Amino acid sequence: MTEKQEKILQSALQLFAREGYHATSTSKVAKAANVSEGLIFRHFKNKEGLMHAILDEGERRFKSLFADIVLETDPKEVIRKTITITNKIDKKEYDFWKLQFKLKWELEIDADKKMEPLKMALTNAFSKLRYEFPEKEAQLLLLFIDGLSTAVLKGSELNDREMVGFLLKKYNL
Amino acid sequence: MTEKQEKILQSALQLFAREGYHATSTSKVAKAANVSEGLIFRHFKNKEGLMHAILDEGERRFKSLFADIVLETDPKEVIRKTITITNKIDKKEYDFWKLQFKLKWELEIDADKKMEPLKMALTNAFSKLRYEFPEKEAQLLLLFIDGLSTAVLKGSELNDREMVGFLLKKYNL
DNA sequence: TACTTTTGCAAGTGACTACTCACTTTTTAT
DNA sequence: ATAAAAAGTGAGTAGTCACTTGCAAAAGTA
Repeated sequence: MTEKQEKILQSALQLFAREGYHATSTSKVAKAANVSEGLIFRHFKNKEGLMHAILDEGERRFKSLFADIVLETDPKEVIRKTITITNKIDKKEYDFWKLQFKLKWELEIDADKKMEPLKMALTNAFSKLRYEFPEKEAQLLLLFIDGLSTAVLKGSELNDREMVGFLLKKYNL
Repeated sequence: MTEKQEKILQSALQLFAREGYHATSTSKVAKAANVSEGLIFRHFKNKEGLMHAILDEGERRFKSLFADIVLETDPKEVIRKTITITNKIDKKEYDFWKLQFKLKWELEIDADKKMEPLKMALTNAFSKLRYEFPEKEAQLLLLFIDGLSTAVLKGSELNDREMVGFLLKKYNL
């Protein structure tokens, strides 16, 4: 991975996240990255390829974000870590996570699949804690996380830390 | 509102919802509506004006969807109607609602404001029912609704009716 | 050293973009 | 019936789109 290659990736990420995939032209990306437009196509074949390179990196980050939760054995900790997952998102990485959410609408990308391991871990945790409907509990919590993440990344005024604390209390954690 | 004007609006709605705003060209809309491209600009000034016409209609539909809840006096009914709000969305209107959600990402439109009256009604309801933190309860429920709507409109496999039923039980309704 | 591969650039390409304009047809009002 | 206004058309416009090509510089390899 050359220096310019990384610069393209970084510029594309920022522009795709802030303006959207279709609203960002390859020439804009080239200018922002300070490279010739042709270089984008040399390295990534086409615009879609550029996007996929970013998406693949996303896959990796999703997994590493979940890894800590999935490997946890204490069910209460699984739930606690899931609820507090938004706290782990660094402000410097907002563009990155925003893009993940944006893309699932703009390019109709299936986000459910990425959440599957987390859902399994949660179902298991609720099961261990003798909840009556563990799968539904897991689904419900995931829905909340999705809603909360959406709100945070959209720059909503809601106080996410407070909401996280509130939810922790609801689950007696 | 002439016949062709409505046809333009309808075609634009469908295309914007399915492909996205930026991915839909005015010529595509014209072809789908079976009118000359120039007519779009005669009636709606520009592409943005066309989008705004659709958005204004959205505003109205949002309000009428909430009206029933906001006017409700029984607090339990307020909560019940809020939870079951996704059931009120007709499959024939999916494109319309999908667009509302899509646009809040693609054009960074503030959706919180539209939800404000519903949030107030919910806060009031939880307050009457002597919940300790009525505002947070309202916010939490709205996050669920947002997450659930998102899942349904994205065509997720999750059984929304089951989730709604599950939630109703959680709130003893 | 000499050769090959990779990296990079500038100047293109045709197709498509939002939008305009001159014009005709239809509707409305008197 | 007639004039004015509104609705509708289709062929333009300049600019931008994703992408290609030919060639030079740099880096790797023997």
